[in-house]
Amino acid sequence: MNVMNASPRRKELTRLAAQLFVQEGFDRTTVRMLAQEMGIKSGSLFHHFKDKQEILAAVIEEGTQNALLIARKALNECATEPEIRLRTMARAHLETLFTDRNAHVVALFEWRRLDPVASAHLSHLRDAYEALWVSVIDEALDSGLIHGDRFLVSRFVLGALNWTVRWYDPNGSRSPDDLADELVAMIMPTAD
Amino acid sequence: MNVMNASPRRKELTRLAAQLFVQEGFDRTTVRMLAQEMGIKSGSLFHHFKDKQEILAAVIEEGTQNALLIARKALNECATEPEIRLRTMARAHLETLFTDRNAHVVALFEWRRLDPVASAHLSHLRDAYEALWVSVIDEALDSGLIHGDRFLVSRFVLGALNWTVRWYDPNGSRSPDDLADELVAMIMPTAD
DNA sequence: AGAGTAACCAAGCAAGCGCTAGTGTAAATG
DNA sequence: CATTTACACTAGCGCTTGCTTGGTTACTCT
Repeated sequence: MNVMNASPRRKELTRLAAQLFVQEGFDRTTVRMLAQEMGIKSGSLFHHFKDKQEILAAVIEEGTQNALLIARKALNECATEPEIRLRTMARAHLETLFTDRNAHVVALFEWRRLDPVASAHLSHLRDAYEALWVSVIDEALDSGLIHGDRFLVSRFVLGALNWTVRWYDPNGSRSPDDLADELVAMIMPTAD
Repeated sequence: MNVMNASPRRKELTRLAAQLFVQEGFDRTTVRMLAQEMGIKSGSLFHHFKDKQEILAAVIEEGTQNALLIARKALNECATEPEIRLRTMARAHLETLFTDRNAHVVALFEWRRLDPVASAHLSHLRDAYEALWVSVIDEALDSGLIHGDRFLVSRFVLGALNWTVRWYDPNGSRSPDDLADELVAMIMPTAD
């Protein structure tokens, strides 16, 4: 097997695995289902990954890293007004959840399935992403745009955003950006 | 086996099952684990439930019904001001999530594991609970307490509340009621 | 041409899974 | 007293699971 490499084939397989994990959940996804989706036999899977666990870890790492990258890029490119930065973060978050990036969904909803070692190894990524949120929330708090406890606010906002996966219909009338704007408007006293 | 009855023994077993489902997730919880926790052998389980599925259905039914009951009772006993009613709903929701009522957590996080028949049979309970939320949100909107789309607001609020199970520490410094109040304050322009 | 390597397959093992069949037993019921 | 009912047990069946083994193919690089 390839020792923790990042071959293009493995990248592709990780993407397919993410899709299945979102559809069925990690536990219900068998190695045979994964293999079939990838067009290979189940045994061949273990040439690319040593474990089913390692597949999950790969998906989650990709998902979190991607979310982090997109958020950082979006923040770098946007204005400095706290309100705009808040909106930007919310939009970026929903973008990673809905636009063909199942990996972030897996990262959020299947994190508990990681074994302790992998979880410890990946937690710094998640922490970095959360820190980004807290900093944006802090700016909004300092400027008086919103009010409340910094940790509580960021967790409530993230919770509201993450839960959209459960009910949002991409074919509906509302766009992800729309959702993000509505959420930000909801927690801002001045908007309407 | 008992045909869909509600014997006290079955109630007790359902409570224990809920606890395990929260700890391990439905898929990872084996009938042998359930049996051991209940102090019986795995075969004896199927005297009370015809299926592993039926155990899940029983837990979810109990959880949703309980949440509905508690919310209705709380609303009946509280004042008519929209702000107070909102706070009451949020508190009731967190109460069912944290105070030894694992069933509601299972109802929220393992709903997808229900087979279509059971899901259809129980969905009216969930709808009734959601309707309760929408009505309270509507009152708050009509009175100008908050602003936004009724469905979006209720779903954002529920999302924020449900996600608390992922990070809330019951042994921490904040009480569930505390959380509820902070969330309501966050979405209200006038509060501080 | 020969060596090395990445990707795959066929076959199957050991363990664990949900669930069943048949039996025992003590308490409730006629 | 005879019968039913509720609850538990033992034993194991049939199947699926994650994963291994040993070997084959196709491609690249010297």
